Amino acid sequence: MRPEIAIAAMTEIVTRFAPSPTGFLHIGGGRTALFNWLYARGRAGKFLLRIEDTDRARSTEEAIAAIFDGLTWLGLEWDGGPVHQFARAARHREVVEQMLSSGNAYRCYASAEELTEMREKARAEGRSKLYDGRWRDRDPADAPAGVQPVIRLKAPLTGETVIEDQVQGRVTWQNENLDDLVLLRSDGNPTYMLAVVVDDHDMGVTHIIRGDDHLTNAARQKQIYEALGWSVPVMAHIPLIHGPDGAKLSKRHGALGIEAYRAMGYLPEAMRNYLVRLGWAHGDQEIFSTDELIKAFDLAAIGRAPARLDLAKLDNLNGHYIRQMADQDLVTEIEKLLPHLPNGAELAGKLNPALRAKLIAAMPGLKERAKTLVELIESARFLYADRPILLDDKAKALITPEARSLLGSLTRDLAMVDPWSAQGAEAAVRAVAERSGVKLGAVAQPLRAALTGRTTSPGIFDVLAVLGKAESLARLGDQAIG
RNA sequence: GCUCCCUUCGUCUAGCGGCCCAGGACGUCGCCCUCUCACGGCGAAAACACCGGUUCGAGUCCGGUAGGGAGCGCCA
Repeated sequence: MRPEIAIAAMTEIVTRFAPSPTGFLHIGGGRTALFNWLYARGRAGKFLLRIEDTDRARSTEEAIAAIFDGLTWLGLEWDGGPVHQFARAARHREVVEQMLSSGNAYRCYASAEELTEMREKARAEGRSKLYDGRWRDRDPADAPAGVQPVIRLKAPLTGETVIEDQVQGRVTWQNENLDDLVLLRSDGNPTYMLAVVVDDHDMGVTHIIRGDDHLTNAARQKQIYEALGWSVPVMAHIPLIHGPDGAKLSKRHGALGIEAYRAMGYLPEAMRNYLVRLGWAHGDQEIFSTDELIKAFDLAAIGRAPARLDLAKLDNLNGHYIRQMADQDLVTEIEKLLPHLPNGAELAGKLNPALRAKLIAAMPGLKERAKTLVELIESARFLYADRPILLDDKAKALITPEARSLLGSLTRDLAMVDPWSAQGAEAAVRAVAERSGVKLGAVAQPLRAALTGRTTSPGIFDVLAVLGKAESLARLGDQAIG
């Protein structure tokens, strides 16, 4: 805790998100980015982005674009241009040279076969150290001809390496269990372990917040920092997100790109709220505005156990944010979402100013019935469906012969409503029910079926009002007799 | 196998030795509201993994057991 306070007092907080562009930005990565972003924004710090693209074979432009898009959609803007790790290879080599001349690193000529042998031996003997250090103190003159060496860290043999992790607490490794890791490959390219340390240092990163899967790496990286005489950033290793079954996230459940969640109709603010509460809590508070999050977020309150993904809770949160969003904004969100939907073209093609106005007018009734934007679009279908309206099976069942004649009376009474309004329509519908000696529901349900093709919808008087007199009467006429 | 980490309702969690026969939220179930479905309101069922210690007192501290996870590459 002390070092953190000292650093905060002298320098600004710098966090970073450092994904490797070998696939989409998944939900766990999104949360890691969110935590880094929140931590920096809450402390007037900087949030940097670094693309770890040193694996040339697996890094793709599409994946880089997906990371940018995903972060942007989530609303996590980063400071400065993104750093591409591969572009810094020369700097990484320079640092290794420095370590070589200071005696903190050495050339190792062990062959792949030797390495395998060592590994098998170590495993058989139940030791954790895989490399036996055979070139550590050997005379370079012994180097076999024609072999390109790797460069290894001359790690301490005794003592312990300790990480004061902000989430996991104090974690200790015995140095005798940590072997001399490779810093530079025989082809002259830096390893991940080295590149991360050099980049974080050069970028001025003060706080490393990342997934739990890096916790063991932290020990080895600390050894590199110490060999270099650099100060070690504050570390916070956050637990991973698991699937609903408690197992590691796989393609089957949540390991979808963040893009997939957008296409499912989730709002970025709901996503942020959900993600932040997965493993972090602030008393009993469930709903947070972005400003509240920035103010309240802290590393100390992050839990240590992995959390399971629960889409039902995300749905609930999303419904909350949909309900509280302004009607026009909701329609704007729908417009932005349509290009990302496989069947978004139908509505997109019809979305003229008149329909847009209808959508906005219908939003108060629609938004409290939808958990996602996709549901919202679907439940608004009656507004943009062509006549004659297609009835689903349950709606068809409501259109009995008796219902048809009720619809007939309704058509006549509604035709006299002037001016057209929800209140006027309501009076007419109630009058028909009373006159026919049936309950309101007996009239309202067939009416709903005729107007929307469904058995559920917003309040039927609002539906009448939004649809307008002419369209309402026309749809009624399609189903009525008499 | 080795190293490291984790363990409160089905799920996310509050709890930092007495305020806890454990609180909130989602989900589930019931009731109310009601033209349907929702929303909203009210209520219910539902958890401290296990075993030992420390202590006047443990969900909270310590040890062990069991279960789960991550990492162990010239991948990142």
